[in-house]
Amino acid sequence: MNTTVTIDLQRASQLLKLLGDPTRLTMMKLLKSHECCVCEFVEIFKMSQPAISQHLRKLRDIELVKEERRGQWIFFSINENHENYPFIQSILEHLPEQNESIVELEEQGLRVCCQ
Amino acid sequence: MNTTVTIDLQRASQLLKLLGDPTRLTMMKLLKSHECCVCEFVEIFKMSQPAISQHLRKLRDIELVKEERRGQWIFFSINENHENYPFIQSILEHLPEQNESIVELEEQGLRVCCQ
DNA sequence: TGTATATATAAGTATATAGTTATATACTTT
DNA sequence: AAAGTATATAACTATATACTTATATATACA
Repeated sequence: MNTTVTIDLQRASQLLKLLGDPTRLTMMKLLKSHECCVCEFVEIFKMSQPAISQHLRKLRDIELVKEERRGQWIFFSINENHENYPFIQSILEHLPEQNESIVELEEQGLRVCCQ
Repeated sequence: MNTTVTIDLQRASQLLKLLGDPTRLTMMKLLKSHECCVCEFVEIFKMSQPAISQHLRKLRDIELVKEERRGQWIFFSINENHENYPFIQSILEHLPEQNESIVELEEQGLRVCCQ
C-alpha cells in the first residue's frame, strides 16, 4: 500500500517554475523563518519596489505566501497550510539559511518592527 | 553540528527553472526508472523531434542526464552521480509514477529495444 | 553505394518573463 | 486636510523561452 502523497505533474512544474527564480527562491527561504515586508526585501535584494512587489504577487497568487497589513506595512509570511507545502518545504530544506540578510538589516536599523 | 548538504541558491534556482517545465519534469520522472531514447519521447509527448531534442539538450548540458548511443538510437538516462542528485531525487519523489506511458508504448510495439 | 531511420542543430517566430517608469491607493502623522 | 511613507498596479521594453521548419550528421541495411 502506497500512501505517499504525490503532486500532479502540471502543478509541480508550475510550482518549480515559480521557485526557479533566484529572487523568489531566496524570498521563500527567508520567509520560511522570518516574516518580511516589501521594504525589507527592497533593501535585501537591492531591487526596485515594483520589482519586489511583482515577485511577491506571483507567490501570493499561487498562495505560497500570505500577506497581512499592519499599519503602513504589509507583512508577508509562508503559507504553511498550502496544499503542497510539504513539497515546498522539502525543497527549501536543501537551501542554506539566509539569516545573514536579516542580521544585516538589523545592524543597519532597517528591520521593520511594528508591534 | 549541522552536516546537511545545502545547495547554493543560484544553482538551486537554475535546477528548479529547468525542472519548471512540464515536459522536462516528466522526462526526468520517466528517466528515473526507465532509459528512453528520443523517438520514444516523441511518441510519449506527441511533440516534434527537434522540440524533444532541445529539451534533452538542456537536461544534458547541466548534466542531469547522460546519453549513450546504441546503434541508430541514443539512449538517455538519469545521471545518478550528479552533484545535486539528492536534491533532484527529493523532488522527483513527490511526483506520480509515469509507468503508464511506457506500458502504452510497449502495447503499441513502439518501445525501442536494441540489445 | 544508395536509401532509410534516428538524432542534432541552425534559424526564425510567437509568447512569456523580469525588469523599468509613472501613477494610484492606503495608511500615518502633523 | 495636507504631506509623507509603504505598497500595488498599469504600461512599456528587452530578453528568454519554447516552439517551428529546414537541413546536417550518423548509423543501418539492402
